[in-house]
Amino acid sequence: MMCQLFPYAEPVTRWLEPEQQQAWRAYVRMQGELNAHLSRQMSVDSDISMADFAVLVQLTDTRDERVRVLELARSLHWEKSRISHHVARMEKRGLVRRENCRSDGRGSFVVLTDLGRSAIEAAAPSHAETVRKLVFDLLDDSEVTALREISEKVFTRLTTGECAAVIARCDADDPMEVVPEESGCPEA
Amino acid sequence: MMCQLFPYAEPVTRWLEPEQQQAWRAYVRMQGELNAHLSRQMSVDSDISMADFAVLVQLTDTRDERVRVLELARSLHWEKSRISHHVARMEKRGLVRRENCRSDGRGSFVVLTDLGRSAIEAAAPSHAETVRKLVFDLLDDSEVTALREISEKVFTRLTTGECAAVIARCDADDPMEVVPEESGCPEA
DNA sequence: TCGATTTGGTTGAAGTGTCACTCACCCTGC
DNA sequence: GCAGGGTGAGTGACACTTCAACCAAATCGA
Repeated sequence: MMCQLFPYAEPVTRWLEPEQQQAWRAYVRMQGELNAHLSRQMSVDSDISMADFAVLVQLTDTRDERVRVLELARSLHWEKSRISHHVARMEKRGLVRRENCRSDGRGSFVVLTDLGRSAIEAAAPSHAETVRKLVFDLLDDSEVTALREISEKVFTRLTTGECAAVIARCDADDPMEVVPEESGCPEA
Repeated sequence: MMCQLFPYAEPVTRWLEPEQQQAWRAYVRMQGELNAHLSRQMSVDSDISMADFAVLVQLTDTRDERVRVLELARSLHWEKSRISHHVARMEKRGLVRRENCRSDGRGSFVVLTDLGRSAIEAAAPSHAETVRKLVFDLLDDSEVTALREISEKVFTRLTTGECAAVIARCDADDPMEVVPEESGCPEA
């Protein structure tokens, strides 16, 4: 049975063209393995997870190395409770610390610690190297372009129109109101 | 600030070519949103998760509608403990049941129940529809081909050579033997 | 100005995935 | 036949994600 490796066997793909089937199954498989491999590699090379890394990148990316919690949520496209939990765990490990916001009594900042900085400095190069080795070393220029274009198309589709309504949960906790077609990072 | 939505801001991408940076960030963003959307949609349209769906597809894909646990793990590229936990949960919900294997006292089968069958029959069409709408309706033939080729290249890289060593954990529980003197996917 | 609503953020519980470990059974060489 | 190792599977602890509920500070509206 041909080393059939993944979820999408028949029922689904029946309603896709054969070429689409193949492409979809290849994509799903690849994407799963790639995610798994990157996470694994990250926690082998350094002592942080991909999620930690994402948070740390946002922090180092700001002069001042401090970001408001909700801004973090928005730029990472995470739910605020996820940020909250995750920051709590990272704080426990000393990678970041919280500070409360003087100008807004509700708010608080997430601040990079020295440990956090050295963690990401240790992790970043090998992560980039991994990405190069697993992806870009294999692709020629036209493929890189195609990857970007495909990704952008799909992403735009996801964050536009009705799809955006659901995503908008991230910004507004009241999905009912959102339905029309704004909110949720309307491109341009 | 240009709706900057995702993890890979600067530090990482510094060591990739600018075009590669853009492509990578676009891909990561897209892939995250797409996964999230597909899961969400699946659990809205039907009462199962993507993981449930994957398992059910494997089952319906077999005449007899029963599969050995380890075969399931291998075809889904999941760890066997993940399968074990997940099947336990699905069993609790009545989607599948376990049966032990007569010919091998250690083994056991996962068997599709009627409830499981109707669950996947309900879920599959709208899932396919979603995939079409979010992906393939946006892509022309050459893009579909490119998607497949890129995915296959990367997947092959991931499952070949040293990278495969890590993945092999899935098949062999003894990682020690697999590590000549590097580990961590040393190029070439 | 005061109540209602919104906003920024936390918390707890439940579902999921991973790791390390265990257990039972199979198979081989002696 | 039986000791040793391999293999199929389950388990418990812990990390992570989501959902719903909550709280307190801020803001809006009459």
